[in-house]
Amino acid sequence: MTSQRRVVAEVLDGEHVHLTADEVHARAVAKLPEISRATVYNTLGELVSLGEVLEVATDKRAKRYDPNAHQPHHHLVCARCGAIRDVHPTGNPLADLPDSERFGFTVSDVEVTYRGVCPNCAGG
Amino acid sequence: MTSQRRVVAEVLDGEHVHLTADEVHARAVAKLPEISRATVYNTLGELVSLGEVLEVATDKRAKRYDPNAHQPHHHLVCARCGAIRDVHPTGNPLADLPDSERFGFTVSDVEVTYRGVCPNCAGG
DNA sequence: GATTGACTTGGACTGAGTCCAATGTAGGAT
DNA sequence: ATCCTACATTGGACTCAGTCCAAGTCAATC
Ligand SMILES: [Mn+2]
Ligand SMILES: [Mn+2]
Ligand SMILES: [Zn+2]
Ligand SMILES: [Zn+2]
Repeated sequence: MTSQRRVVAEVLDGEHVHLTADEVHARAVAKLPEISRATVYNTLGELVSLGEVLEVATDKRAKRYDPNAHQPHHHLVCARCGAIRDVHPTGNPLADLPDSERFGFTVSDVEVTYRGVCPNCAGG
Repeated sequence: MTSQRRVVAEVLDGEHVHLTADEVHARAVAKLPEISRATVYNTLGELVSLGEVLEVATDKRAKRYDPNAHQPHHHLVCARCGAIRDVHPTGNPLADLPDSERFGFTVSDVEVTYRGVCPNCAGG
């Protein structure tokens, strides 16, 4: 456990955020000025491998890193500003995929992304 | 309607494929050797705007272009080889997101991506 | 045949991410 | 306390997907 890794973990800890790697880097630099982008990517990759952090690809640009890995959840994304909320739909979408629609796959996971417009962007 | 656009439309027509822009370009070049990448991107963008083609981001690399835009469906992706199948789960995931989980958003769309291992990759 | 505006082209450019050789360092061994 | 070594970190070059743009082409109209 190096100071670099500790700083990356601290950045992700606490709030339920969905930061890009560069946002993580910017916040890490605030605490440890010389930390490099490469180390942030390495550490994020390790956290993902350990299952401590999830990668989410809600927009089609940068991946986002989600520290809320232990409570299964899905995402609601604003199509205008990109805001992301964790959501917990009822029902189990895996159960909604009949065998006849599995084509012999062993299905292990499902990601659900809701899209819409957030109250801010709706100009309420 | 130029010959370039016609060729891009032809590449996407027919089978239910999920090609990347560069794969579309490669197949287009086979029919019209001098067609440029820029034109393929332009044409794909227009088809997407017109609602004739969908962009899907099942893997975290290149976007894929899906000509099956008129029948709503979701995707089942092999985590090993990237194979993509169209699937039609039962139930409506929008109905599974209660108002209390909408946070004031106007939710208009939902994407479901199932992940697993295809029969080929399972080494059956 | 000239004009014109839309379409196409190639190449430069960007953003996100990966890779790598060189350097630094934590912490166990002596 | 010092030395060693395996591992972590660094910066920069590189890749890949995609965007942008100025210049060139082309087809339709006049
Ligand atoms: Mn989340
Ligand atoms: Mn499809
Ligand atoms: Zn918004
Ligand atoms: Zn497979």
